[in-house]
Amino acid sequence: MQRTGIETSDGVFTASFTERGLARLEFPSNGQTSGREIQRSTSVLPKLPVWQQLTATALRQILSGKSPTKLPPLDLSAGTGFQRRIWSALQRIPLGETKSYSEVAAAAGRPQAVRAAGSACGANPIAVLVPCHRVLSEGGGLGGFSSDLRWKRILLSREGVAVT
DNA sequence: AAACGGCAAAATG
DNA sequence: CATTTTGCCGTTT
Repeated sequence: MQRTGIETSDGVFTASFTERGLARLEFPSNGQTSGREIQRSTSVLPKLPVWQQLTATALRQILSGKSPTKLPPLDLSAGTGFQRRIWSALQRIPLGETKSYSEVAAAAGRPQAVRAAGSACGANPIAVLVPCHRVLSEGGGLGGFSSDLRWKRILLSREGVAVT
């Protein structure tokens, strides 16, 4: 697992890669805009440079309200069966649109598991690229967020989504 | 086995 | 209406 920092206009995101692809993408932790790259372990991930670049580009595109043209391979093998169902359902939500937790649950084939769907979203390891922020509460009101709710707002507003 | 969520619909006042 | 209760379900302890 290799971790690297990814600089954006909103701070430095932290990405973790496995041999399968991008496994984790975290929001800038301390509002620390000082961007020093973190290098760890000298293991060989030949595609790392490519993936890193793809991630960076995709990330910046979304942050600027554009649909990403290309995504790096995502490694979601860490999640449970259910979680992965949810996460893949999330990826099918186009930029600028939103779904309710119930809809996501249904899309994942567990119409009943509304609440569990919420937890699964919170467990999503790849922020932004896996749009957990496009899931709102039933009424269209902003729901919760395990990371800063602020990010949820920011991302949505960048995508031109209004919340009540 | 029990508690805990990024929820939602029904019941209550 | 604004609140509280009551189901539901996959994780986590």
